[in-house]
Amino acid sequence: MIRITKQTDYGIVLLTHLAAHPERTFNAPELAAEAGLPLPMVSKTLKLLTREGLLASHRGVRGGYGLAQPAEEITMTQVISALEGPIAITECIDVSGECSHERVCPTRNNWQRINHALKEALDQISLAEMTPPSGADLGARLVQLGRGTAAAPAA
Amino acid sequence: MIRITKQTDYGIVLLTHLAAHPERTFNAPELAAEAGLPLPMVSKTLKLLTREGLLASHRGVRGGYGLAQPAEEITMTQVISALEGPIAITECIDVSGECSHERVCPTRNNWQRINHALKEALDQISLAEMTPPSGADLGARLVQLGRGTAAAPAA
DNA sequence: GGAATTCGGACTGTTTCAGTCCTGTTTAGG
DNA sequence: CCTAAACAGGACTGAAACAGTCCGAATTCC
Repeated sequence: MIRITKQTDYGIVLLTHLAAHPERTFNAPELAAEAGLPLPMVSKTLKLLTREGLLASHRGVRGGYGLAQPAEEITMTQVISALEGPIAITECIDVSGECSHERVCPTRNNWQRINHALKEALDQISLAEMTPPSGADLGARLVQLGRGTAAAPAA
Repeated sequence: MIRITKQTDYGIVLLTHLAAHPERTFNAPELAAEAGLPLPMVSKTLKLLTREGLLASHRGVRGGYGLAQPAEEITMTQVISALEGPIAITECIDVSGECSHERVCPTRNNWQRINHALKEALDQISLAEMTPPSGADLGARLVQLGRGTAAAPAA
């Protein structure tokens, strides 16, 4: 399993929540409560997303967070690379021209192919597409994802 | 960075090495020496690949390892899933029908899209394509990959 | 029967990740 | 101007996963 970190997962949940209510902003405690996530983690994640330019923050008494752009214009590539770093499965890729074996290394070119395909796929999905119609509660979904539990009470 | 484990990387190096010399077999110490990797890790990785059916092992005095199929018929999907588990970036995918929010969860469908694209890409690359023309020394490449070092002695 | 080799699993140190907490800075409002 | 609410940045800790090691048993060739 090639897995993303939990913080990335949190980030996606938070972003979709914000995308579902574009008319208003949320502060960290509100988001934590509504998504059912630990506040410190939410706070941390929001800060990161802000630094990466995906969220606009407003300080002070009535401060909070909102999307920096319309959800339709935010791609999953942006989201994942903000939270996880550059989209690449291997490391021998991003630094171009470093690998002196390049000529005899078809491996490298093929990794690029793989990474490219992944990036393509992520590019074509916007945050808006990941967002439920509103109304629907996202917090519950998170439980499903919890580290391979799959312990759905199969009542 | 969505990264694969080091063992997976080792595995790919070992497999390409075997693919480059289809006429013979190698035992663990030989492979470790020629790839410049720690023997216990090589041994561990070879065992795993054998259990997963990618390698054929032969015990006893003149034992060793060889590819279980021609390199052209081994896809990167097989390799990665043998070493890393099922090809999927998220967990809410592989267990089908578990997620009760499926109807209101476009997120799920889009993750499937992403995972599928990745699998597609891996399916279309065979081990043979990843393998240098032979002769070329693969061991050196590994050093390049070492945990983001990129410390190529640019002399 | 002995030596070489794979097989299976237990074990340990290190790194990364998840989560917490604290201190400072900014802003609204009285 | 002063206070309270909120974000910003970073240090810190415990837990989990990973990388790597080692040993005893089973198998096979000579």
